[in-house]
Amino acid sequence: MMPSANAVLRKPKEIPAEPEKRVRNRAATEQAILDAAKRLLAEEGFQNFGINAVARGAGCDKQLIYRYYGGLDGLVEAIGTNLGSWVQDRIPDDTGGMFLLTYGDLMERLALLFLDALRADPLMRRIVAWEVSENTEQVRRLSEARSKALAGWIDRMRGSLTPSKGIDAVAVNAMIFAAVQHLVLSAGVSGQCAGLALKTAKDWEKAATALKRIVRGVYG
Amino acid sequence: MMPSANAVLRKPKEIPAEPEKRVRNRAATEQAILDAAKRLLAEEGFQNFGINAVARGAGCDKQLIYRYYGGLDGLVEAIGTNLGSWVQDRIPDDTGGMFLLTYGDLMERLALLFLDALRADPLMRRIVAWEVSENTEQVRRLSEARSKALAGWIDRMRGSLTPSKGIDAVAVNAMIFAAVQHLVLSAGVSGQCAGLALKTAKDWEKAATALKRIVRGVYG
DNA sequence: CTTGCTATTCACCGGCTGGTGACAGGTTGG
DNA sequence: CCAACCTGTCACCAGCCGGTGAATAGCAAG
Repeated sequence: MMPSANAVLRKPKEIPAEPEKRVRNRAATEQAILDAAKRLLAEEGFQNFGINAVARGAGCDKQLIYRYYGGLDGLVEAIGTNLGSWVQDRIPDDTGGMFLLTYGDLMERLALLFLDALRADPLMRRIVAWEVSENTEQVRRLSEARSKALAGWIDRMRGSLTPSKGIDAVAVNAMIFAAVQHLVLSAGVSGQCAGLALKTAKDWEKAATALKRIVRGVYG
Repeated sequence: MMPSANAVLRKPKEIPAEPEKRVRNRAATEQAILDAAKRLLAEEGFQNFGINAVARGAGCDKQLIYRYYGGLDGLVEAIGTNLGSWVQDRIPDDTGGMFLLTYGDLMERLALLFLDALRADPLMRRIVAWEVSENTEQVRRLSEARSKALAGWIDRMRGSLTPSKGIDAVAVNAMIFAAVQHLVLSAGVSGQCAGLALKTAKDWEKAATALKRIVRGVYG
């Protein structure tokens, strides 16, 4: 190597117009990167989600993302891990003072809680949209973390309640949760779903009523 | 301008190893471009969908896409127009020899038909995924074309059947179609949805049964 | 102060993207 | 014959992307 030869190619140091100093603090930087990544994903979606964009958003060099998270994959995985606490943060464990006497009571409450939680969390919506759009390792892991947390929560709520015999609860519940997810995703993007407007609080009441009716229709 | 100066910069003409001639046929080329675009979107998804990729897929220069379709936007719009016939192609207009006596009969049949049609059409799935992932002008127009065609079909099937009073059919149907769409999308990407496996024919029978139960639960 | 470690930044690479202007060659009509 | 037109191709541009090697700046111990 000829460092002197390289030195000629390097641009001379500019006069630093902004002598602002970033504090040297790895933990804080790691957090800033993670926050920037989550914010970016929530606000811009997965389309323009990349190393450069995250680094720009975090106000640091992308090299640090490679160093601290091992690249975008690691960062996404960190988001997934961080997401494990989503259910706990967003959805109450208790029954909110209600008595859940039947499986129908339970599922109605779960469906409505899930609807509201998803509606309130743009990051989660983007991740769900990502899940149905791509099938990379990244997304699979994210999806896994999400579904695991959700399943755990449902199990915890269920207690000893069981559906009526003869009903394939797994399949029916999959349909119900699928309905909620698509409804909220579609609303988040276009403000409506299959001809049903989903903008005002009143619109959402209609949706909630329909959801209740569906759940009750199946589980009584 | 100095053409001679430019000429020096141009690479000299290579010996043409492949004297294959593309037929000079605008209509055929336009069709090839449209086909390539649909194929690409169906197979690769909207993520890597771009001018260069389509041109590569169609085996022609991207300039022709600008010339004939006015860019990607125009091409997408052409796909949308082309899509208007989706319903007619994929879903029968008649009742398949069944007697649809009640609104419940109708919705059960519609839901199942829609499920199968979506399952059989990867392009449509990609478009639906696109719809919930982005909110650009492109996608909006595509989405509009799709929903318009679908609404027309439903209306045609409905005839004079009406739901029971006191039921918000628009909201309930939106939930049902949302459920079908998310279920099929999720299955297409990961082979399952909310813990319900969706790979074998038997899996899909379960899903269909659950769907029927939900529809019947609401509409009787 | 010097040495060494760590956090942070910088400069650069190859590759791909969307977009454009110029050119080549066949076809048609005067 | 030439001129005008149409189809198709090419070379090139600026800009962004992910990725990497090396320089730099601050802190701490010797």
